[in-house]
Amino acid sequence: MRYSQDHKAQTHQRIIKEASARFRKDGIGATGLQPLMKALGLTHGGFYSHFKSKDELVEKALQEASDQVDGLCAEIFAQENPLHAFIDTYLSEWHQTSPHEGCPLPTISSELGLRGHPSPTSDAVLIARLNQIESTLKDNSADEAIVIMSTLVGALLLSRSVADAEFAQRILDVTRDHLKQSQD
Amino acid sequence: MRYSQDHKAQTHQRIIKEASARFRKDGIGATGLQPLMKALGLTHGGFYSHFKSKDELVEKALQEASDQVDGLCAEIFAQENPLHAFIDTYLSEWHQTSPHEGCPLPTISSELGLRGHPSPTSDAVLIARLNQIESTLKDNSADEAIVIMSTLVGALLLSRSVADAEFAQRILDVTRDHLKQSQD
DNA sequence: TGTACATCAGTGAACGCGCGTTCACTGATGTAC
DNA sequence: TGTACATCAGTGAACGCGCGTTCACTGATGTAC
Repeated sequence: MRYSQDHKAQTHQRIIKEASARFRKDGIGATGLQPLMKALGLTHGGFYSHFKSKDELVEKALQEASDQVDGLCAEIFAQENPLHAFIDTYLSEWHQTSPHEGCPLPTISSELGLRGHPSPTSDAVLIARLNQIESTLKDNSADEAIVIMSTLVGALLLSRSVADAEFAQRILDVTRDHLKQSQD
Repeated sequence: MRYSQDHKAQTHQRIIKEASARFRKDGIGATGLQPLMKALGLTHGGFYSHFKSKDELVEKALQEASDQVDGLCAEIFAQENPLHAFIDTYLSEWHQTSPHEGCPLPTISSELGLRGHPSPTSDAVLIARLNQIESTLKDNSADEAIVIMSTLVGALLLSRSVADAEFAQRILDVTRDHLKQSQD
């Protein structure tokens, strides 16, 4: 059945948004197209009138995640102490328990690169974040931005992977304190 | 056919070793038991006379990876400047391109915890490394060990995920320099 | 020591399942007359 | 304005494939006599 004017564009966007969340929560490989479409009240066959393959969706969903994070970061970096605000949010309980709406780097980095979906889009996500961090540093140190981002990504990844909840919290707390006080 | 004395124990160990390498290289979910057994010159049916499920193998393979890394670290931490040696090795070109024989944390952390295989074994891997780092620090700071480990894991993960090889190398170099000079 | 038997690591076909993808079809809408 | 037709987003069955797992079987070895 044919749908009204912009119905297709809306559905297209709904698929990308849902995929973007699921890829971040469960990983790309573990996310099936069938369950994804079903969750949107659609049948899986229709997928291919929107995308030519799962890989194309991965690319679009990665871009969507990047845009979402850009939106969140716009607010965060507008605050009084942008770097502290970013660190606090990145290592917050919200981010720890909400991979589906947070930074894609700790969740899907391991599926990118050599391991599967090499794409300049994923590099762009990282670079965007690095540039934002760099702009808050006194000496505009690109190197320091890389270290800060590595630490944030590592701490969140480890925190999410650990079975002991108290230990998980400690990783976040300790790293947050360190990063904030290592600023001169 | 029945095999000589310790044949089973040998095969058992071969399966664990191969799995340990493949889980680290490709991830747990992306590693099939059929290809794994075939690579060892065995048929997949025989798998279940060694393990009761893939999950059991995951646990054993994680332990094996942990033991392997313990062995490597024993040598590294015996060097003159143990922490510098550890940082150098962790962020080396060898480790970047050899996930299958390196630290399991950057490669399979994202499949542990909430996302699939919660297990105290994985916590143990992290804790072992933290204790070793802590023992090299002047004030035996457990907190600082957590930050260092987070930074190492994050940098290696990002370095491996990035499409641009020069950028990948830069992440390693910059992080290595920072960690080594941040020691007082 | 030589023979008969029990063991059980490994074989290979088969199970149901979910995956990504294809495809003939449907039917409400937009368009043309 | 009213009717006939073309469009095409979405349907749902089917494709081949690899997954984890099961199972009846094999046959060289270790054991018992």
